[in-house]
Amino acid sequence: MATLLTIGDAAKESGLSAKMIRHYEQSGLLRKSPRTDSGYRLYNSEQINQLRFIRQARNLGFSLHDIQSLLALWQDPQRESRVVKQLAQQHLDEIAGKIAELQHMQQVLTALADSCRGDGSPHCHILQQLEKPG
Amino acid sequence: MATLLTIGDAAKESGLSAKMIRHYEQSGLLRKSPRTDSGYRLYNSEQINQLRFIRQARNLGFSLHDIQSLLALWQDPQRESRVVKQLAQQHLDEIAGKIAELQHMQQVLTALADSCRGDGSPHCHILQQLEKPG
DNA sequence: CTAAACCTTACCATTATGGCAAGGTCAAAC
DNA sequence: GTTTGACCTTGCCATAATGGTAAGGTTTAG
Repeated sequence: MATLLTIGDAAKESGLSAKMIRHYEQSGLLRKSPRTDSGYRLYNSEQINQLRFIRQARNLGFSLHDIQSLLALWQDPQRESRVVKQLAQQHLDEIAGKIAELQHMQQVLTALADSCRGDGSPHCHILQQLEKPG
Repeated sequence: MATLLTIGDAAKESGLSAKMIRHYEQSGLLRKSPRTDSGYRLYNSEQINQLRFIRQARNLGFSLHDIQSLLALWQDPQRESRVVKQLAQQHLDEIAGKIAELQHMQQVLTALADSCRGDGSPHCHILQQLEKPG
C-alpha cells in the first residue's frame, strides 16, 4: 500500500507549498526524496507525516532551525522529553518577548493616536512626538 | 552655528547606525547628504532631527515605507492630521494582528508544554500533537 | 497528436540589518 | 614629517521564510 504522491499532492496533503517542500529539502531539513525516472519527486505516507509535522511546528512559529531539532527528537526513540520541553519553553520565551515588544509599541502609539485630532488641520501630536529626541 | 557632523557622530546623535543612515540615503528615504571634498558625508542639525524622527518611528515599528510617508507629512505644512492618524491606525491594526497571532501560538504551545512531563522519558505530548494532521 | 496541467531548475525579490574587505582620510603622538 | 589609530568610502555577502517568474521537460486527458 505504498501510495506515492508527487510534490503537488504532497503539498495539498500537508498544507505546505511545493515551493517550500523543495526548499526544506535543499536546506537539509528533509532528506532528498526519491525520484521517478523523469526526475519527479515522490513522497510516501511517512514523508507526508513528516511534512505535516513541519507545518504544525511552523504554525506554532518554530524556526526551521528549531524544527530540525524537533524532527530529530521526534524520530529518536531514546529522546528525553525534557529536551523537547526545553525547546518549547525557549520558544515561548521568544514569543512572550515579541508580544511584550509589540504591546509596548501598541501602548505608546495608541496614546499618540488618541491625542491626534485626525481632522483637516496640520496639528498632530504623533508627528510632534516623533520629532522629539528620546 | 552650522555644526556639521560626520556620519559616525550623526549615528551617535540619532541612535541609528552609520550603516543604516547610508542605507536610508541610498534607498531614497533621505536626500543625498552634502560631502566634504574627500567624500565624507556631513549632517546639519536639521538632518539630525530627521534621523531622530526616523529612529522614533522605527521604534514604534513603522516600516521604512511608512516612514517615508510620515517624513513627507512631517515636512508638509499643509498636511491634514487625518492622514497621519490613518497611517498610525493602520499600523496599530497590524500590530494588533501580530499580537493576536503570537498570543494564539502562545496559548496552544503553553498548553502543550504544560502537558509534557519534561523528564527523562521519551513520552511527550508536544511531539504527539505536532504529529497529528490539522 | 495536442493542450492543459503538472514537474524540474535557476534566478530574483522581499525587510531591515549586520559583517567584512580593500582602500582613502584625518588627527594626534612621536 | 611620519606613523598610527580611528574614522570614512564603496561594494559584496548574509540573514529568514516565502513568493514569483522563466525556460523547459513530462504526463495525462481529450
